[in-house]
Amino acid sequence: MTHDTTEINRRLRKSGYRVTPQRQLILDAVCQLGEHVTPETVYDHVHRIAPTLSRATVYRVLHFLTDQRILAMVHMADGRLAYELAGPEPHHHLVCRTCDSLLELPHSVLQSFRRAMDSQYDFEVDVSHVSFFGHCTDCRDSAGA
Amino acid sequence: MTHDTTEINRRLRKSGYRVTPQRQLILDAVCQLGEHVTPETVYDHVHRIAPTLSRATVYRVLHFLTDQRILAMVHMADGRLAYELAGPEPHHHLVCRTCDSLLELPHSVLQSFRRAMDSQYDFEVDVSHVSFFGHCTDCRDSAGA
DNA sequence: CGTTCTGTTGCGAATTTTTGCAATAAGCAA
DNA sequence: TTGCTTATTGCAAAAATTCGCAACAGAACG
Repeated sequence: MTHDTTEINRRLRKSGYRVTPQRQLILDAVCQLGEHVTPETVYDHVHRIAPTLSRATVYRVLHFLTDQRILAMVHMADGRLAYELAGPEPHHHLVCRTCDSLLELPHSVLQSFRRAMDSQYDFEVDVSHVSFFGHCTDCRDSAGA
Repeated sequence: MTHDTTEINRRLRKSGYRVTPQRQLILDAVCQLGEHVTPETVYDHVHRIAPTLSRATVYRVLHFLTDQRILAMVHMADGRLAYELAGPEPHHHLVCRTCDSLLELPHSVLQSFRRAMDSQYDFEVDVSHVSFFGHCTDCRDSAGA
């Protein structure tokens, strides 16, 4: 239910990369841990299973899997990074700068924008995940004028 | 030419914050240093002028000025943060994940999107700066199918 | 002026993230 | 299976970022 490791592995190998137990462990962890997983959370999780797996590897693999479009980077309000599985049905976030809440946006809302960027700037916007910052219903009032 | 410190200072004081030499120094530095200024660059710059000004203060002031909408956070391709003056005429970036290049977008391209978020989700998207990640003309070819 | 109140800073320590390099182990072909 | 090639890991050190707390310094008021 989590994800199809087989397919991903094949894809990686085909590109000349290697499928290591560390990578599998880390990918599994991200999938299990949910939507906005921090490197530290991943480390805690996998380190329990594989005590020799280092922090450096967690960071490196997270970057790597993001480059491979298997994971998506999520910018949190405080500027820190989190990750999540870049599923076939991408979604996006509205991040409130005041209360740090996250609102999810359906994929469709960005489609027209994406097409526009493609045709006008010849830039392929990666919509596997985009975060917008701003203020939510509750906080825009208290922000004052 | 850089910016109107007077107006900003008045605004800060009005909100009950203080205008300290450190804050002025750091704000000036960001303005002078240009578009995508990293904390370290700011530190190098101000530390030359005020040797006791600490790194922690640089980070804190950068966060603070961002909260006050005086600066804007810029997400770089590698996930690191940079800052720039949140001018009256915002702009946005298309960041290439492959070559790290930056393409600037005029403010107008996001206006309709912003209105849509406002009416549909009652979320006020902060358009002082938004970064989109993806692949530029040159890199989308090499990325292959 | 002196006092008080509270926002800010500096310092050092803690945390988080990156990097260099030697050792390891996938993947592949024989 | 064996061995070769080189991508990947672990470790330890460096670099980047945050945090806690005591000292400092504006602002307001008497």
